[in-house]
Formats: sequence, structure tokens, C-alpha cells
Amino acid sequence: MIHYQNDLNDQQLLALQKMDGPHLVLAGAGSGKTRVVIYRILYMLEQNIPDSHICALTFTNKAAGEMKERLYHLSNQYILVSTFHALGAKILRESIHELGFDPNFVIFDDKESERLIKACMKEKKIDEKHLSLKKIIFAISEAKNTMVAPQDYLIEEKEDELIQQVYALYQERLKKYNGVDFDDLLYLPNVLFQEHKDILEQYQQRWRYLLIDEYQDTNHAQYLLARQLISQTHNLFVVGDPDQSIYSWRGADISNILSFEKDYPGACVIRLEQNYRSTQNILNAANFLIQENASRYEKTLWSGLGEGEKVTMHAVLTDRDEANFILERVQFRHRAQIPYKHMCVFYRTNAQSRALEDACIDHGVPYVLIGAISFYARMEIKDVLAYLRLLVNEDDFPSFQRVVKSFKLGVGPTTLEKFQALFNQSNMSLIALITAVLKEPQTFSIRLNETQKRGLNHLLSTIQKLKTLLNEKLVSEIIQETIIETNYLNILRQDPETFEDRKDNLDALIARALDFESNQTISLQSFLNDISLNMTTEEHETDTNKVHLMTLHNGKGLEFQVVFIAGLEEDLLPHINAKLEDNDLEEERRLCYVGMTRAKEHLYLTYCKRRFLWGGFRSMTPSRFLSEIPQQYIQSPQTLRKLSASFELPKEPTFAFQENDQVMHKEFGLGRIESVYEGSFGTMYDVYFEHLGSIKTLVAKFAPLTKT
DNA sequence: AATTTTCTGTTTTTT
DNA sequence: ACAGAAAATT
Ligand SMILES: Nc1ncnc2c1ncn2[C@@H]1O[C@H](COP(=O)(O)OP(=O)(O)OP(=O)(O)O)[C@@H](O)[C@H]1O
Repeated sequence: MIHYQNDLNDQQLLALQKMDGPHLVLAGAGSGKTRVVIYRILYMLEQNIPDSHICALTFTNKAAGEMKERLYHLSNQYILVSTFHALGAKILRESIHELGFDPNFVIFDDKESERLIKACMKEKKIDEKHLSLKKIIFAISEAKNTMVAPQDYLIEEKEDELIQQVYALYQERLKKYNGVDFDDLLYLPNVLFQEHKDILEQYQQRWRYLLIDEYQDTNHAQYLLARQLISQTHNLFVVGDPDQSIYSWRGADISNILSFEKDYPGACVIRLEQNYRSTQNILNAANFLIQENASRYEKTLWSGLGEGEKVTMHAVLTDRDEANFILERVQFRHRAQIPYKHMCVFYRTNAQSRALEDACIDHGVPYVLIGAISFYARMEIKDVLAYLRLLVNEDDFPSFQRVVKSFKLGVGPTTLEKFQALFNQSNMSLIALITAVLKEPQTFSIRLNETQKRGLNHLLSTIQKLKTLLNEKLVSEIIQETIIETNYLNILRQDPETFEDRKDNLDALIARALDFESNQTISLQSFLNDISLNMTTEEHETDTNKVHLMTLHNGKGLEFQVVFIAGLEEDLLPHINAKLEDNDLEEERRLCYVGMTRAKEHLYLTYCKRRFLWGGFRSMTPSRFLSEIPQQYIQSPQTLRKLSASFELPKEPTFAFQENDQVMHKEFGLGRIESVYEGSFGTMYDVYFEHLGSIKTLVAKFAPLTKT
């Protein structure tokens, strides 16, 4: 039995009054928006709305999983909770044949689509120096996110013409290989619905109630998908906070939430103003910070949880000192009975995780890294997955390419190119084509030597054999068979340095499959599908008792008793690439706001003077965001007994110059500071002198340098 | 023509 | 420090 009156405040209850029609919940961090979504679904079920009519959308797989679990726990029913991308994949899996793809399509990850785009550029004879790969990738992604088809690509400048050509070829190739990229998971369902109203109607009948969390970070394709799905009934319930919009660089459009009332006339708008997460000092500090944003829709947000502890701000000398300081505090809190899993360290860039991981190991603190370099991006994992993909999708040329190379079938780039040319023009499946080339070599223009024939024959017979196992064996067994049949471990053994690690990773892949199978029987295809959508998270680790390390972007929707934000320095947070435009700078500030508002009781902000960054030591200055938080909410760290003393910053800076400063030397003349670092004589400079044409190492204390 | 070794440039954030 | 590309070797 659920006590709505007990668990929700009056404003939240307003969101449950009417089950039909458009609703917008506009509220700040920690105000119980996600809770409202969950309780609204529970209430819908009580009103006898069939569970199959409900679809809830979240931003991350993690959030989707958590919401699904909580709903099951509270109602004993499984509700469809998904990310937009996973929903798109589901729709395409069922209906993509209408668009001329095969339902066995595979999802190409970013790296794979990058490779394909690169190949398309090469085919169109576009020089990377002339038009960068990055630019084209971005342009194509932007086009899909704004629902622009290749033939409609707007040509304003000369290079747009090239982009259009590559975009068109890329889409053609994806179709040929029976693959879709991440953006297609949103783009293609929209196209499908626009071109086949009958199919759209089926889905409209199926999902009559749509609920969307984190609506402020939807892009146009997501907005349109929701709009198409719900256009008959307008039973759309969205929640969001414009101050937590942190994905504009990926096409998220804040105007989706701001113009909700215009898009859905008669929308019921609910504002929540009480924060149930953070104590007042933390919430006020965050509120003051976010008020520095000029383009902002003012909201009230207060906390009844008492003043609490002030925000701890701390300066240290280097990134290592920072990590050590954080870990000392983690242990201190742990001794004070706070479990590790209720603590989190946030940072701006993945590269920062290294120092923190090392410190965790040094201090013997268990940790889990969320996001980061994916397990599935590992070479050995991708190799095996490529093989498995060929079992499911007979047209997957990129996987064929990878398999041929990694499993050393004796076929190199030249022969592969011939295969590709042949395949692009043929209407056989890739596997059928290879079979034909081997059977009737005289019909084709490809000459193969004995090694190559043996290699390819082995590939074909192995695929054949594994395919017969698909229906009778479990996915985990098929993976094992693949590794055995291909003798892959022997190939890995050629590099003894990495062998053990890679073997462990393969075992982890099998374990992951076993884990999948424990609740349900799954097909290889759904296993591969799930992996593609779940690239980064190793979710089963998250509920164990470990300190969480993650980027600020991954913090969305989470909360922790103790939160650390590391690296509050200019050029890092705000990031150097996001300082040129006001909009970008404001997004950095929102990012910081999101991080701060994850904290329930204790919040630490740290920064350092020097940091190993971009391949060298750099002098850093404190982030402007620190000075935007009023002093009254800030404290310095209390000294912990028995701790190695944290660094007091010297009053006088020990070095006066920064990298790239122009300096004048009494003897050597004009020079430029190349790097600044600590040595046994204190601060050292490496200075490049124009007259000498070389770099001199100088001791800062003695160097007769003046700034020019 | 394929494979192994050497060298280069590189780092924002992710579904 | 680490992957991907160019160069050198088989
Ligand atoms: N009415 C309420 N009474 C007590 N606690 C509440 C209430 N509503 C929400 N909470 C609690 O407040 C915390 C924040 O809620 P929730 O995660 O739903 O907020 P949110 O608005 O989605 O936050 P954010 O936007 O920062 O992700 C949670 O711990 C939740 O359990």
C-alpha cells in the first residue's frame, strides 16, 4: 500500500491529480522530480491503466534500471522504462524492414562509425587536411539530430557539398552493411513514423502514456519522437530543470522544455520548491553559483534539512596531493560510519581519474569507476564481438574486416578492398559472396593464395558451425566456443605482456553473458544489442560498497552523502574549450551546479596549483566558480589528527612565471617559458631562448628573469 | 602483399 | 602514458 500523502508534498500531489493531458514539472535539483514520475506511474496502475500502456524514458541506462527496479519493488509489475536510444532500437528491431533494413541490424558504436565515415571520405577523395574528419562526424550527427536527410542537407558553403556527399555515402554504406549508428536510433524511428502513419498508429495504441525524466537534455530528434508517439492523446508528462542542462554539445536543446506550454496547449505546469536532498549550506552555495548565469529562468529552492556543514574548500599543490587529500577525507568519513558507497568523487575529464584511482589503491579504499574507457572498447572484446556479430548479421563488412585482421586469416588490406568493391556492387550477402569466391574463383577477379583460402574457409565453416549452435546453446557457451574454435587465446599469447589481462577480460565477457542469462533466456542478438546500448556502465558493481568515481556528466540524477569535486581550476572547470562562448561557459557553471547538488551532507571542492595535464605540468589558477560562492557558506578543512599535513599554500608564490610567458634573461636575452616544475632546488623553469636556439633549465630562485 | 616494429600525436563531456 | 598510423621487415 502506498501512502501518497505521506511520501509526497502538496505540490508533488498536484502532479497526480489528472492522468490525462500534457504536464510539465519544472523544478530545481533534489526537489523530488524523479520521485513524482515514479509515484505517478504507481498511481496510474491503481487507476487501472494497463501497465503495457505506459512508457517511461530516462537519460541513462542506469537511471532506467533503477526506476524499473523501484517500480517493480513498489507495484510488483514490470513497466517499460528505457532510454530514448533503447526505445528507438526496440522500435527499429520490430519495424525497420519498412525502411529496407533487415531486422538483424547491428548497432555501430562511435569508433566504428568514425571508421566508416573515414572510409567514405577516402572514397570521395576528400583530404583530411582540407576538411577534418571531426568536422564531418559532427556535421552528420547534427544533421541526424535535427532530422535532416542527406538529400535535404543545406549547402551554404563550399565544404557543405562535400559533407553532403559523405553523409549520403555513409548512409548508403550503413544500409548495405545492415548497420545503424547511435543517432540513427532516434533518426530512423522518426523517419519511419513520418513515412508510415499506419505503423505510427500501432505504437500510439501501444503506449498511450509517456513520461520523460531530464527533459531539459532532449535533442530535437528525441523531442520529435515523443511528439509523434503522443500526438493523439497528448498524455505526456515531462520533468526537468533548465539549470541542469549539460548536454547541449550533443544537440540537447533547452528550448524543448521552455516551449513545452506552447507545443502542448493547456499543459498543466507544476513547480516544486522544496529540496529534500541537501542541507542549507550546500544548497545555498549551489544556488548562489547558478545565479551567476545571465540567461536563466529564476526558480525558488529551499531546504528544510537544517544548516548542516559548510562547503569545504581546499587548495593543494599537485593533483597527487589533491587525490591524497580526498582519500584521507574518505577514510575519515568512513571511520565516522559512512559507507563507501555513499561517497562520490566527481571530476570534469576522464583523464583525472588516474590520480584518484592510484590514491584509492594506495589507501586501500575500494572504488568503482563509472563510465570511463569502456570494457567493451578493449581490443580483445571487440575482436570476439565482431566474430559474434557475423553470426547475426551476414552483411557486417566492418566486422569481417576486423575479424580477418585480428584472427590473422592471412588476408590484408589490398585483398579486403577488392572484397569490399565486389560486395558493394553485389546483391548477395557478404557471407554468401565469400563462399562464392572460394567455390568459383574463376568467376571473380580476386586471386587468393593457399593461406588465404585456408583462412577464409575456416572462417566460413566456423560461422556455419556456431550458427547451428545458436538455437541450442546459451550465449555464454557460444562465446566460449568462438574463442576455442578460432584458437584466439593462442593469438593473444603472442604478446605475453598483455596476455593475462586480456584473458581475464574475455572471462569477464563470458561472466557478463552468464549474468544476463541468469534471469531470462536471451538470444545472441539481444545480447549484442544490449551491449551496444550499454557501452560504458558495468552496472553490477554499482550497488556494492565502493567509493564512486565519475565525471560530472555521469552524476545526473544521483545523490551521495559525501561529494568531492576535484579540479576546480580555470581551464579544467570551466574547461579551456568551453570558455570562448558565453553559452558554453554557462553550461560549465551548470555542470558545477549539478555536481554540488548531488551532495546530501558533506561537500568538498578542491583545486591545485600544478597539475599533470596534456602531457606536461601546468600551473593552474583557481576556478572562477569558487569565487562565485559566498564566503559565508565556505570553510577550510579541519585538521584531522594523525594525517600527513595537507599543504599550506605559500603566501608568496614560489614561482612567478607560467608556461608560455615571454621573459628577458640578463645573459641569454629574450625567451619563452616552456615548462614550470618542482625540482630539488625548488621551482625550475625550462626556458627556450631565441638567441641560443635551445632550451635552458633554470632555478627559479636564482634566475635573473624579468617578464616582458 | 602481409605482418611486425617504430613513431607520432594526443586529451571534454556520452547515448 | 597509449592507441593508431607510417615504416621496416618477412
Ligand atoms: N516529498 C518528499 N518527502 C521526502 N523526501 C522526498 C520527497 N520527494 C523527494 N524526496 C527525496 O529527495 C531526494 C531527491 O529526489 P529526486 O531524486 O526525486 O529529485 P530530483 O528532482 O529528481 O533531483 P535531480 O533533479 O537533482 O535529479 C530523494 O532522496 C528523494 O527520495
